[in-house]
Amino acid sequence: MSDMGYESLKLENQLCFPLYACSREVIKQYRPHLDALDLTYTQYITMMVFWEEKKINVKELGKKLFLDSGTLTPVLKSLEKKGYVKRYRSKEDERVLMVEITETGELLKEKAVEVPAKMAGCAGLELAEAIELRRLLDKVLSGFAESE
Amino acid sequence: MSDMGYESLKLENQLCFPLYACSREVIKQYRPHLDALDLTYTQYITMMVFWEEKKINVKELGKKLFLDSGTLTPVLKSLEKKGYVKRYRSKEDERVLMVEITETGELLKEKAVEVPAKMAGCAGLELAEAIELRRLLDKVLSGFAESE
DNA sequence: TATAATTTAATTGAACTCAATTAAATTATA
DNA sequence: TATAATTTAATTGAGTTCAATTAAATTATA
Repeated sequence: MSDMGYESLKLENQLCFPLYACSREVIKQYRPHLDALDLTYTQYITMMVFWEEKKINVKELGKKLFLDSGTLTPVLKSLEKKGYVKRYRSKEDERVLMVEITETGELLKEKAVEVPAKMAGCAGLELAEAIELRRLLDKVLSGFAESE
Repeated sequence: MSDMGYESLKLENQLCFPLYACSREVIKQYRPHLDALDLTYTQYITMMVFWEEKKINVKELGKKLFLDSGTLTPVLKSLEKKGYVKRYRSKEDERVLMVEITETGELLKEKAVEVPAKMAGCAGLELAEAIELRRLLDKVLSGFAESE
């Protein structure tokens, strides 16, 4: 009983730690599949946005990915260098940087579509569990989205 | 229907992405509390191990935190510089680096114990949901632990 | 016992993450 | 309209994160 005051400091009692560890371990599983596309995980989720949206500015992209320009600027420059996106300032508002997928970027989608299939089941959860995990994560994230 | 083949590439259908975003957002919530202790999140979870174990080598520490020496070496050097741990080679096996908490490191525990209390509820989940989330994350992590 | 294989940390290099600052453009206000 | 405040990305610097390599120590094998 004398040590009860520190129970809350035990790794096994944390919620954030398994979240953090889990996130990194799952991303590691992506690597061999993404290497084939010459994409890092961050570049991959960025391309996912472009495969859905075609065109978006840095601020909106940041909201979707929970990333700021400090992270996105080098990622977008790298994707531009690979020829997957174009970057240009908005005519209406020069502060805004528009980013648009290229034809090459669209073509990459054909190869990328195999990645989710290859990753399926890597989490080792039943479908119902995966859905519940997704729901819980969305609930946590929506709480943060509110306080912005 | 023509676009169904790409459903799996939509951000909203991913499991890894919310895991990754959630992990970073929760860690961000820690920052103001950890700033008061002059610890980063990585340094904090590392200290958590020492508050439980007192002494551990780099390899065992890495297993607990899912981190390798490339990450841990600079973290441990930084914690040593702050005076929270001591590093020394094992007498039995010179390859093994032992790391041990100092008296100063033990004292930090008194301040750190307030952190979990301050973070409680930040996830915005019911207790039962938090427990279920924890269970699901552990299940995913245990799947990875097997394949090592 | 010599040599080979393995183990352990450290190092290196590329990329990410984020807080804080900067600079340019735009909008609001005096 | 001038000036102030705000917005948007880029930059900077510190700290991870990780794959790959290196070096030293230990263990296994010829």
